[in-house]
Amino acid sequence: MERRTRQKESVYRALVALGHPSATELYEYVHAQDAEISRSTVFRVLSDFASAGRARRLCFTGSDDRFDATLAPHAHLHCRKCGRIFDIPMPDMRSDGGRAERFLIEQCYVEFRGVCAACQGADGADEGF
Amino acid sequence: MERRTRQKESVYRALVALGHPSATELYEYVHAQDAEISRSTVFRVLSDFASAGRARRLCFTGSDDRFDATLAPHAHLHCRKCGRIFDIPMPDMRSDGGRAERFLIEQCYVEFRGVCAACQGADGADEGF
DNA sequence: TCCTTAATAGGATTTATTCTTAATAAGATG
DNA sequence: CATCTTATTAAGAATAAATCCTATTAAGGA
Repeated sequence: MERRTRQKESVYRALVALGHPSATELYEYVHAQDAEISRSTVFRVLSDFASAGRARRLCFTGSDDRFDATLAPHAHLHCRKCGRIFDIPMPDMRSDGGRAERFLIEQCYVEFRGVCAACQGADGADEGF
Repeated sequence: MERRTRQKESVYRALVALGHPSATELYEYVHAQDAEISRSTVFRVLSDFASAGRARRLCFTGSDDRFDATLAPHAHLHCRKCGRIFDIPMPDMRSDGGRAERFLIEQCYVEFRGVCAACQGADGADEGF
């Protein structure tokens, strides 16, 4: 059975508060409030959230992995100067491609995740993501 | 002045031949043919290619950074079981979303890269990407 | 309250990537 | 062609994100 712990709740609250933190950023934020929490716990809990579908693990070029508690479909604007990440809800993205944020788009990176033709037929266990 | 070296040419040829290799995969491939090439050279040359716009650095969840010599706009299908990566040219992507590859899409990850509103006005040097 | 075991703390470990430095070689110049 | 400058490389040390290990703690059912 999954247990509800102080650490998990701190991590989840921090994730919502911070937006798209890396594990290390989130650790420092949480650790400032609760010096007892350990680094490995933060990494493990974030991975567990991602596996359980309670958060998404993001992978941006040139930065550590980041985590996002927003599950609704949306895209990201990633500034190559300051590194900040902005959300665009899908409807807005479709209509104006981020122009509302006055973001200068230089590259568009699209990744579909799923299961390829060969693996759909495979018998192996579905190890999740 | 940029010099044309045996190492750079080996790395570029391997990049085209392998598709979307990680730096380590590419190193092993190149090293099998030329035992003199060093790991740090492969990492540096790939980064230089990415900076110069001769290749793109890809960042997939759950794998090392990968490199792609295909500069034409295209998206990627990333299988979470076998980890393989398939290209979809943009026109095909628009019309059938990868259905031609019989790929089961579970998630769509979109990242726009560029410069945010605040950084567009900044005086700081443009450090590239 | 007791008991089972999921979860954690803390630190060691792993591993992709970057950094450092002496040596090498591309290619410009005389 | 020989020489010289310096971009580039080889080799391995250094860095840091992320994982792994294990004794200990505590959630929550009985």
